[in-house]
Amino acid sequence: MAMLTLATWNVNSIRARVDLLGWFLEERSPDVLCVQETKVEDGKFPEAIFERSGYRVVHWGVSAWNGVAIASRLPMDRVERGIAGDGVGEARAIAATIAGVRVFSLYVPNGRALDDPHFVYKLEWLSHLLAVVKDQPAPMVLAGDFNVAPADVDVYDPTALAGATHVSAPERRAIAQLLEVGLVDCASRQELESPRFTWWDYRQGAFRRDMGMRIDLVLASASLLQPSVEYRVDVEARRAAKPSDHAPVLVSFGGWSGG
DNA sequence: ATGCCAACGCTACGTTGA
Repeated sequence: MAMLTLATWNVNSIRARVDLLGWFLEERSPDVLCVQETKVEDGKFPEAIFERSGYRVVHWGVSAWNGVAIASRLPMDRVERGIAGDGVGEARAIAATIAGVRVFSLYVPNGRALDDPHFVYKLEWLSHLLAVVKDQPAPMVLAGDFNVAPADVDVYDPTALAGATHVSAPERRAIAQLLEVGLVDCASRQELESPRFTWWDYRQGAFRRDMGMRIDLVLASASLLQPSVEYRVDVEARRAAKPSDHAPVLVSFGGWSGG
C-alpha cells in the first residue's frame, strides 16, 4: 500500500462541524485524522460521521470543553486516554497505534496569559508530554493544537504579540525539546505554495487579512519522512461557510505504509 | 482597556478560546 496521509484538525465543536467534517472526509480522505476540541461527551459523540465514510473512531471527551479523537481507515490498537494513559484529568490527549506508528491527538492547554496559573499548567503539561515522548519507542506522530507558534515566522506580527502566550520563550523551548529528542516539525518540509498559518481569529476579518498563527503542528519521527513527505494546510476548509477557526493540516509520509 | 466572533450550557449571558 502507498504512503499514509495523516490530518489534524481543531474543529471547535464537532457537532457544529458535522457537515464540514463530512465534506473533509469525503474530499480529502486522509488515512488518519486527529481531531481536537470536539466539545462533547463520549455518549453524544457523532460517530456516524466517521462510520459512513469508512472510518473507525476513538474519542475522549466531556461536556463543553476540550475533547480529542482519532479516526482511521486502518485498525487502531492500544488506545490510551491521556498522555499518561491514565484517562484522568482534562480530555486533551488520546493515542493509538496504527500500522506500527504510535499516533497522538493532542490539545495543549491555552495558557490564557503569562501570569495566569493556567500558563503554569500549560508548561507542566508540555513537560509531561516530553517525558512520555522520551519513553515512547519510535516511530510516532504527535499531531494537534499545540497552542504554541514555534518561531516568529509562524505569527502574522511578532511585535503585536510580544508579551502574549503562544510565542513566549518557555513555550517555544518546550517545542524545541520535542525536536531535540528526535521529532521533526513536518512544516519545515512544507510545499512553498502551502499557506503558513493554521489558525485565524474569527474577529476583525483576520482570515481575510491573513492575520494568523501556525499553532497546529505535526511532529513525527524522522524515519517517517523518508524517502519523501508532503505537507499542506487545507485553507479551503477555513474559507468554507461556518468554519472552525483552525484549518486542517495534512501530511503524507513516505516512510509509513499500511497493510 | 475593551470589543471585535463563535461555541458551550439546567436558553441567558458568563466563560473560554488564542
